[in-house]
Amino acid sequence: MDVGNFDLPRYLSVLPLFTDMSGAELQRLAAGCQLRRFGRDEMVFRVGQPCQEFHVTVIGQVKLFAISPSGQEKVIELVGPGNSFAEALMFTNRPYIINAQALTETLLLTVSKAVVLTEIGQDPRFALRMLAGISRRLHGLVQDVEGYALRSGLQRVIGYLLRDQDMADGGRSETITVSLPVSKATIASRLSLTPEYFSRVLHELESAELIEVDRRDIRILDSKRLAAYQPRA
Amino acid sequence: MDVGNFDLPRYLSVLPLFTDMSGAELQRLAAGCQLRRFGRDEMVFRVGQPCQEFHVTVIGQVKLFAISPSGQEKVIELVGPGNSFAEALMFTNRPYIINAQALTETLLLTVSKAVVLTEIGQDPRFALRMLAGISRRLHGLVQDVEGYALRSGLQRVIGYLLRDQDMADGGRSETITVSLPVSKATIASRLSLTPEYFSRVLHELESAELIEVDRRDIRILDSKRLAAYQPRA
DNA sequence: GGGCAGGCTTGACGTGGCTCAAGCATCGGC
DNA sequence: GCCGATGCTTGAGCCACGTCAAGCCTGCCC
Repeated sequence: MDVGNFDLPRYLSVLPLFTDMSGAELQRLAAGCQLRRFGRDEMVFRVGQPCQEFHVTVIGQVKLFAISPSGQEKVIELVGPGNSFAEALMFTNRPYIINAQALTETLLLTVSKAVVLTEIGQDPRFALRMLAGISRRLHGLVQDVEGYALRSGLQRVIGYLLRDQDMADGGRSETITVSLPVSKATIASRLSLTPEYFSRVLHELESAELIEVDRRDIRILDSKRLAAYQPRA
Repeated sequence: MDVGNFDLPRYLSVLPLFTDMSGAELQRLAAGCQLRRFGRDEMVFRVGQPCQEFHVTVIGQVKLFAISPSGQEKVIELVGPGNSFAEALMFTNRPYIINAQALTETLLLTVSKAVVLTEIGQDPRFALRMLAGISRRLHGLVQDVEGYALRSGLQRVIGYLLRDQDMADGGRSETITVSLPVSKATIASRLSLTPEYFSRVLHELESAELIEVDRRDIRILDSKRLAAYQPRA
């Protein structure tokens, strides 16, 4: 992971949040950013710490999670390359309400609150993009809540495996491979399941010949049938 | 519910979202608003409809909810007087992803997307307030997700009953009364419980002499003990 | 290549919360 | 003042999912 000559303005311009920005604006932004490397399991921030910035995962995987009084952990979100997190916290003037931890060697771009506020004052289109970004996140959380309340564990797993498939075309029979970006236990927590139960669900799908599991690679044999699957009565 | 001479600009100025706005701005905003009355059980909007506005509950109660393929319903949020909803949807340019329904006679203030976008272009401070509002909502949803995953049904009920108590002072022994704004079944769904189980939980708390239930009024006898309560082993 | 650690699976068992089906109270309408 | 609708409670039984405790791979390090 060589970071020496990382072209910050250029990288910024690729992010959805910063498209259409002028060179000067990108320069200003870049000035308020820093690149930081995190080792596996290193904490990015913790509940209660003041929030003066938001973050973009450039390389690696970051886990956002909560911890119960009894020490149990719930993964709220996994953030991979090109995605940002903790934008919303900046605007509430409150400390972080969740924890963030690198799951692998990770390169993080940190954007200071100050430069974001300046840019919002300068360019309403930037404010709109910020609003759109946070709204999309909220949208996603609403769907998570729906899923936790209305769908069984099995259905949530299926939904996760098919999250990037559009289902529109008739190409049902082509087999796609989904590679889990992190450990199964982490995915399980993201889906609000125990690792044990997640394992059993995968095996059920496997013995129904809908998927094949090889370590972290899951081959989806028939998306259409998988989407429609219900356990035998 | 007399609406005839409702002073719209004045009412707007009271909402957190629109504080510090000049008379002229308030006039502009008011022009893009409409007041509407809804009868009990009347739908405000449904999943899939295009979203061209956001809403403020002036009087009454609105239920935001999702429905599963099998018809089961999950209440995502209850919105009472002075609170707004569906702001986030405006910025994603997507149709509504949840349903909204009036639970009682309700007076709703509807603010058009157009006037909001104009105002954001005009005043960055307004954009910031919009961001803060949506961020607070996101914050709340994150806490809900945490609660669903990490707390038992009993704990969620206790949390709901104590949501407005600050717990800081030593005034533990004073009894407060919480009045449920809507039916118990609706609250139960909000907490992701069945009505039956919600009823049993309330009875458990009652027989532990922590609360007294009289229809929709719940008297909290000892907040401190209630907050610390755990069922007997 | 041996051994240990982390990640995953497997089995046996337990349980929180859901379902189904009655019963009961309250209230508004005629 | 009765009558149905609506909302709530209660009991009995059940199941999806969790817990606990071994066991088993697969690297990886010496």
